[in-house]
Amino acid sequence: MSEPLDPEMFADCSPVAAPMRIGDKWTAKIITCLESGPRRFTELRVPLRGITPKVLTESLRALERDGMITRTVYPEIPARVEYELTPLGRTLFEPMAAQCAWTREHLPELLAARQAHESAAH
Amino acid sequence: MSEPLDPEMFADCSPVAAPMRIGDKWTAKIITCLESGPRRFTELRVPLRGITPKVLTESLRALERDGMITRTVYPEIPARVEYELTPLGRTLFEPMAAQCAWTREHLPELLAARQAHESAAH
DNA sequence: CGGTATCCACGGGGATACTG
DNA sequence: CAGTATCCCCGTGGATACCG
Repeated sequence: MSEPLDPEMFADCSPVAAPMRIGDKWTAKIITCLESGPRRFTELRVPLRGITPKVLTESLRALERDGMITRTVYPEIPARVEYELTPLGRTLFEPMAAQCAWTREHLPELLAARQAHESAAH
Repeated sequence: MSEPLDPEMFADCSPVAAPMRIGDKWTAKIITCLESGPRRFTELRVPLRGITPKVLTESLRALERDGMITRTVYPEIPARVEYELTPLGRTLFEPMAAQCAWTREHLPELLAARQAHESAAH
């Protein structure tokens, strides 16, 4: 119960344990948008209200590098580009669902605690 | 499969769906440190290599505001302060475990994809 | 011991304009 | 259509020093 904390607890997980940018502002939303099938660049920009092309490109490239999505260019005119989740990318839905479940179940408690704290500080 | 994306998909979840700073640099580690029982400020600083007192204080205060931990001051000399997870705080272990499970299972694939990408870009 | 007070660096993200 | 190219803001987190 009260043994001292291991000083090396997090020694190895610094650079590698959080290599995915799932905690950033856009990635989880992008993954969600791709759940129902391949999507085009401009198509993604619609629900992703106000994301700039630069940021969307960066996010997609990062996901591609990590093997989460594929980028396919169809040689038409004008060119069509489609982004699609890989099987690996689809495994992200599990932890994402856990996050959503937590929020669904416990967000009211969190908000209540925040309210109570605000009142106490009056 | 290819119906247009709902433009309002994320309309309501912007400010409230990610109210927890679990994705930040330190919070998940702090929660982990508190799993085995209450801990003191200085005690937490040991495994949290290089966290500054300012940042640790900010993180703890945020968790306290959200009802995840309690802060108890014992009127001794010198004063002793203990941080402890609330029942609500303990519910965070579920989504955190899902994250860890994902990393354990899929990190090698991610790393391999990254390697392959690096080679391809030569 | 358990913080606070300042100051500062960095990088994610945004705004805007332009292009093959 | 699917991006690039610049420039810029701001918030997280770090460094350092000091305090009740």
